[in-house]
Amino acid sequence: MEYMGELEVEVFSPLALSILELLDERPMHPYEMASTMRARHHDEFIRLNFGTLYHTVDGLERKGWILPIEREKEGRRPERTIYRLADAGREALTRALGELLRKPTREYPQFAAGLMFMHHLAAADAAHHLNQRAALLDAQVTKFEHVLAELRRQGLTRLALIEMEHKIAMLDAERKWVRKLEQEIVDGKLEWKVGIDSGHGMLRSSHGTSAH
Amino acid sequence: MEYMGELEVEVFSPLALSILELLDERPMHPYEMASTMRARHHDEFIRLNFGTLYHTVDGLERKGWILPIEREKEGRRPERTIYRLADAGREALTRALGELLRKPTREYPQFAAGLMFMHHLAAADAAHHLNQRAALLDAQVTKFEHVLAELRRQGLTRLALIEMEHKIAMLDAERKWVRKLEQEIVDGKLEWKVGIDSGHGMLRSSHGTSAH
DNA sequence: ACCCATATATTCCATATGGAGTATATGAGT
DNA sequence: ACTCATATACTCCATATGGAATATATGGGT
Repeated sequence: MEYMGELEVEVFSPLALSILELLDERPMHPYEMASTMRARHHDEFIRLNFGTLYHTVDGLERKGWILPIEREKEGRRPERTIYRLADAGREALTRALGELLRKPTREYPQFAAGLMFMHHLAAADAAHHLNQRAALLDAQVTKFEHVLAELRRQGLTRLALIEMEHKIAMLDAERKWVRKLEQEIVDGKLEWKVGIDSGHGMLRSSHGTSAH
Repeated sequence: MEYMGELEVEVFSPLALSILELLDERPMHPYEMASTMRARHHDEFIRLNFGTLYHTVDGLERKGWILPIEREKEGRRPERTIYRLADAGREALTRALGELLRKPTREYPQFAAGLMFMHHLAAADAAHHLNQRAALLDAQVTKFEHVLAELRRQGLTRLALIEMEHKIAMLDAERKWVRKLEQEIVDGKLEWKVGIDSGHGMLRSSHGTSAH
């Protein structure tokens, strides 16, 4: 069973979506896209760096979703290419947006990996780490709430900032879950053993009886 | 201001942590690590593929955290290298685990990108997408709850499966948030405009009056 | 007039990632 | 006995990603 043909897997990275969205507003060159994204705090939610940006722009051009309309050369500065959104790109944007909203994608949060192997630590150490995490999550929630309030004051509507509300809600949910787990450990309600054959040795505690 | 020197940035990928954890249990060759991770459903939480696995193992060996102890050659099958955990690796494992548990890392969930540009769609379309998302999240929660129940029945403790509880809690939190947002849109409580200068054109609705 | 920090605009390159490819062994079915 | 799917155990390569490097322009201070 051989693979052949060019079935263009129709994958949209969040960055590609962002590019299409910016060009829907007005024609731009890549550097301006980056500046605009930063000005709008969009780089908090979408991974942004120059290598990937220019590469993604090239890809979108090859698909015919965006078109170069101008190669400006002000003075002797580096030449810049201004792109505009093609009709096909506008359709792609709508489709991509629908998919991102509809389909939950598998994500791999780092914290899950920490939890998976938490049993390697002594219960008291684990509880201590979780306590610190909850505090840091608290600080993040506060920070985002301030940013959100400030942007609302500048006249942006809830709709324009809905991803911030989502971020805050998710951070808060994790914070609550972490606090609850910490409490269960401290209270000894979470039995500190793994069961069946997984007889891993427990790693030594970071504080306390390390001498032997 | 030049950069020089070799400041080994002490970065642990979740996969590296997983490798150290497996070797803490017993010596293994990389292929067996992959099989074991799959058998334990760890690949649901940690990105796993062969290219990265072998590459990461090499990196850990270069750091002196794991050591090759045997190069078996059964029959004429491909030679396999069995590794064991070094003392330095055991320490690295404890450190990495602590960091993962303590420090929230910046993640870039795809859904955030969808939300950021949701205002490009008609309110009714957006609500429809969110409704579908909530249903899919529901299905995922149910699936994970079944897997969790099955593994508990096999004798694994809560501690050994705590990452599943976390996953379920996070999916559930998102599901509730999505349902609430959907309701606000349907009820017209979420004002459908973005404010200030961001006058983006609204894309056409996927169903309904597309003729003009 | 000159210096330097910052902004503008992109290119380049080393490394990371994902997945297909290679090669042999095993076991189930006909 | 023979075939074929699957398991074992990597290796290779194309593409993606992140960030440094390059090169010029601008504006404020001395």
